Amino acid sequence: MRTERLPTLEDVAREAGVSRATVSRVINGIRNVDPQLHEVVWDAVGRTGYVPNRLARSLVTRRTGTVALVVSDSETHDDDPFMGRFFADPYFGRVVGGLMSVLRGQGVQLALQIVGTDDGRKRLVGDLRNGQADGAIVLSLPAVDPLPRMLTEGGVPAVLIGRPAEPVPIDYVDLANDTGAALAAEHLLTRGCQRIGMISGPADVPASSDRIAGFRRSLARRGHGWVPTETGNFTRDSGEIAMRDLLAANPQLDGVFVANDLMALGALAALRSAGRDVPGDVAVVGFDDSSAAVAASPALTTIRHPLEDMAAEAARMLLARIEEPAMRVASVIYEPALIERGSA
Amino acid sequence: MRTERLPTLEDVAREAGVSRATVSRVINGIRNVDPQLHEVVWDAVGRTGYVPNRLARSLVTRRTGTVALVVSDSETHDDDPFMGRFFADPYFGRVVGGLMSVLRGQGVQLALQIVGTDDGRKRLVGDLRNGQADGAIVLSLPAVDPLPRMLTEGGVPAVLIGRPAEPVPIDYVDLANDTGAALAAEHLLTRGCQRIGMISGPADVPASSDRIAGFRRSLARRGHGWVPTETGNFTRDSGEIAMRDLLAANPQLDGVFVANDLMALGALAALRSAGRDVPGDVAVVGFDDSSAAVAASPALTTIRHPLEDMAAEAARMLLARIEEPAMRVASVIYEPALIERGSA
DNA sequence: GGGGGATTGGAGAGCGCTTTCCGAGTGTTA
DNA sequence: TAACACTCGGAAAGCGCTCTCCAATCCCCC
Repeated sequence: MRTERLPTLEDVAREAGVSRATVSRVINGIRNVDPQLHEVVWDAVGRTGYVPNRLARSLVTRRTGTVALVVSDSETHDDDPFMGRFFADPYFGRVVGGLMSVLRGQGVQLALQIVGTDDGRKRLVGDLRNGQADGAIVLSLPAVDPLPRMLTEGGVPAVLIGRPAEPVPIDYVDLANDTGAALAAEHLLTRGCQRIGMISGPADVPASSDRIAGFRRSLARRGHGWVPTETGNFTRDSGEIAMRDLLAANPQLDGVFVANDLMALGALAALRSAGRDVPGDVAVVGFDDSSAAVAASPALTTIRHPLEDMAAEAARMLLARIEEPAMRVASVIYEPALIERGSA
Repeated sequence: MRTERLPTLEDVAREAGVSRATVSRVINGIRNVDPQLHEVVWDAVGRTGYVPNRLARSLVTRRTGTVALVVSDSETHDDDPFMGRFFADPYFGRVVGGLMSVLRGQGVQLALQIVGTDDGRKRLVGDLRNGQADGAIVLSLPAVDPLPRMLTEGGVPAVLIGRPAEPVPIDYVDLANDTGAALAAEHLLTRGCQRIGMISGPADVPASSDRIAGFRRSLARRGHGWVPTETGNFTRDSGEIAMRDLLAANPQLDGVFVANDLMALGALAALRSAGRDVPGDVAVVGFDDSSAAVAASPALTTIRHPLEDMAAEAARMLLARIEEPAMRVASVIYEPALIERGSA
């Protein structure tokens, strides 16, 4: 039962016949302790089954051994189904996996925090400043999010995954989204596509606008100054609708770049029901190389996003920043790669 | 910068001209405080920008407002790629989403803990007993895992997702895996399948053995006493291999139940390259109704697993148990449903 | 043999908060 | 007016730990 008192440092000290301070030193591996006492103390620890109380320790050391994974959302409704979608998406899991691969080895824990309101953000920053966690990895979803700035101003060590929408002196890792989109453009061109369209994500989120810009720029360089575009919201269904619209407006379309795999899945469905063969009639290139890409049929040609590596790097950067808060603000940009499968 | 001291209760008290105790009472909404003082105190809180320090509070209240999500794994290698797979799988995300849907409303945080070794488990239980978190939601992966028992013996409030492999007096939520598998059997039979096979998961994990048992039992009742079976490990590739083997040994196969969608994806690929039409030649039923099921082609007929609801219920159960540790041990079993799509 | 330096263990002051215990003030009744 | 019950705010004792001082011990060198 929870009720029985757990042994404390005091108990161990009594058992070992030394002072609390000595036990603390032994446990934390500080020298200046007679090897003989050392052994006596460890014996006592074993006998009492002592486990240090992290809370109490953190209170004085100002270190928790925890980093927060903050998902910053712009809450529409409180029971917004979006969050459910977000977690079910492999994106979230891949980030967690990447973070854990680094954190775990360092004995650092991950605490999940979701904030949807400005009030929530304020409380979060307050808690972090109070040493709730040593730092934060931030997944910022809204197009414009005050959180990154709040964090830096609060002096909270933090690393963003994905560049901030507005310039803020904060560490981040990101993907060269524009290069990735350019890769898609090159590929469609190389395949001989003449009428190329695009299904983009919301124009105000950085990852999305970078993909739009990269794709257009690359195409413009090869003489395609005009790219018919429909906008989706990164869900499967929005991709299906966008594809239908795009096709209606541009019946001769023979190639399309879809800004993520989930929407590409929808696009595939729309093309199928429009009787177009993929890649025969229309070539499709996705983005992310998510598990959906392999499951699709035809399997999606897509742009690989080394999300696990990026998250791992973010974790390393955060750990470094925690260690050395004055470090220069840094960013690491990853290069995407084209993965050729069946759809283009 | 992190260095500047944050306002403490003491500072607020000084600012308001009252004692620490009074401020504490006001903040925690305890009556017995003059409404006038009440206001004075909140003013002072606002002026100083005070945020209570959770750590310090937890130390004395023995409540953290945090629950741990424990993933208990049987570590093969330390840099086991399995964990990466696990997180990328929608399973993990769906659980997190379900938990958060309940926890978030209660202002409870989720701390992710991964343990792979017995030593890690011991440390974890010690930390939990010390009040690192108020309770734990446990995802137990290994076939036989000492953790559930350790948790109950340590008096740590905990709820398992998926029944324990060996009987332990611990709360859990689970899916009626056997019923789900029976549903799959019925469906294949109803379709008129005569030669039915199965691709199962590892026989020693409960979810898997329940599916095997449910499927066999249901089929046996309808005269199919023998079900050719291949075993996979829940990954796509293992499903592909298993399907190939199953087909080689049973060329006349016309129906197969695959114990999860991921393996079913592999099975589909194997069938395709063997030149079998799905569902024309061979009908395929998956399990989980994961996002992969929709992406597959043909889309998978599968067994729906209300994982989000289960996780949400687990969260509620845990919260209840934390509130009332002496409560009777409970379990909640969810009923699966057949989702008919293209593959069967 | 005595003084200086190095080494080691212990006492105790907090970290920021909650909460019990008391005393002081207020109102009510005889 | 005195006695009593009640309400409300403050002093202070911890929660379990770390770490700075400081005292005690030991060794070496002159």
